Amino acid sequence: MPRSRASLQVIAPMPSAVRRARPAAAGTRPSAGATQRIVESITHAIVERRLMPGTKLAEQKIADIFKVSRTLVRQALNQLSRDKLIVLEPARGARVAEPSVEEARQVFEVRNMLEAAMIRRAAAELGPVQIAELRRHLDDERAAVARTDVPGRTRLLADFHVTLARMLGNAVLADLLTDLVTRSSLIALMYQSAHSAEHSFEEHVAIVDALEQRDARAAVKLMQGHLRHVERNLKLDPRTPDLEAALRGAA
Amino acid sequence: MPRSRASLQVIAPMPSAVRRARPAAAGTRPSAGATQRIVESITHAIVERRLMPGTKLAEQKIADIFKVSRTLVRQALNQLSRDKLIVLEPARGARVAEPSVEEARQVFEVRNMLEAAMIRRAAAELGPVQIAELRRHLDDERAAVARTDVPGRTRLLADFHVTLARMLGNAVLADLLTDLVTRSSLIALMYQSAHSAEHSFEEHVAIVDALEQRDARAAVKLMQGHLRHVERNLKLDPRTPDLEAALRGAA
DNA sequence: CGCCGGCAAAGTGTATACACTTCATGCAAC
DNA sequence: GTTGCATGAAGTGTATACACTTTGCCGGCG
Repeated sequence: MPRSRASLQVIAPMPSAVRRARPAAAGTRPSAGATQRIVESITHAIVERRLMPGTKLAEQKIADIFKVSRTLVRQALNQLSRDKLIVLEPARGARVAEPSVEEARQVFEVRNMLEAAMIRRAAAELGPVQIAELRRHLDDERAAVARTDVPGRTRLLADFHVTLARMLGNAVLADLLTDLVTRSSLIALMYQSAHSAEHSFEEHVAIVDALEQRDARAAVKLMQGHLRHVERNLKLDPRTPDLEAALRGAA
Repeated sequence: MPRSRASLQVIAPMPSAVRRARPAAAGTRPSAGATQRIVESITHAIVERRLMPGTKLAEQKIADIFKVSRTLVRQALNQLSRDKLIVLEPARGARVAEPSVEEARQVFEVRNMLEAAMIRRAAAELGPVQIAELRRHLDDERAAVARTDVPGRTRLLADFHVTLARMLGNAVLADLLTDLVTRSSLIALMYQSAHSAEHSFEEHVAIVDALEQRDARAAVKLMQGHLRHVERNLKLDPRTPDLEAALRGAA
């Protein structure tokens, strides 16, 4: 059982290894999840745009905030680094990642590969019970979009994809997709996605409709279209494409 | 640039974040890669069967062996844990992972999803230069198989898949696949794969042939067949299917 | 004879100390 | 006025210390 995520976490699906749960021994335990708490807090902060890309993350400052030692902060930063949410440079510390255009392209390409195959299986295997659960999820999405709950809708729109993965009973797939979706959130935020939440929501509805009719072909098409739309709406043209390129022009 | 792996590493493709390289400042530097060295050593030891599944990994012992403090060992163990090569239990320490049958199934299912899509792209995009490189790789495989170099052929047979991924210029895909392939190695070793190296090698050759002819359909079929064969040849039936199941029968 | 409780050894979890690198400020020389 | 170097503050990298958990063992008690 590769880490069964507690559930759809607080805000972002949040990536990476959640430590075992266990009945809970009170002793040293309360802080056993301390590292995880820090990881989650920073993840949320990044996805909710309270920490902008490039922001320096000094270990001691974070340690003071969470009232723990740098040891735990370092562990948390290492995890975040592996999730690609932050970048660690030796002896220079950690900064919130600034995914490149190329990286964005690659992430979406992989998502396309994985999710196309996933949705094909889903069309074949999901029954009325799962469809109903997806409908409930869509209700939540609709509500969040309606009340313009930005952090909430961001999380729900992302969770849609992870929920699908989990329904197939493949935890490995679900974990992989969780990471990719989280990275996508950072990318979307960095490149100021012009893709409206409404549009994404409607595409999700269409996908579930196709699943309900067990129309695999349509579902795949819709999912690929959805991902393409999201990627296409990233504003990755006019911005600092690259420092080098920018300076080359000026020189 | 999400971590450009130095190259096809010493033995196993080895998963996870390789720290930045940098010109190298001699000072505190030599040990900066110390954590990584430990990760690689243990990874190799696991894939080469020197560390069997279930083996306890005590921090102090490892620290003594590598002549470093437990601090660095803990960092390494955390990385390995994220790669699923070891399992960490709170306050109980680390053991070499014993992937379940179900986990094996899931890993291969995901590989099937990813690699089918990957090989399709490869058939469309790879040119003569890349085909030639693949041929060279196949030569290495053939040689390793011929001289029954078990660790070497294990690595090369696994690297074939990662090499393909890397050729598509998608580092995200390559990294993902590296992790999956490494996990597959542990699984294969744990379930005493009956799949002969010769067979795998021949299937690799057939795949490259199909790629050379740009026959996407055939390449996909061959790759899926290959993965299915590898999985099918795992001896996952007669062994402890599950402790619960075993005890339920006895009670 | 077997079960329970406590004690000691081993080992993990976290904090802290210290070495060394990086970066910025300011002074001196040109 | 600008370049270059020295100095010091800030921050990371690793080691070590100590608290607490787990576990195996032994003796007492039922």
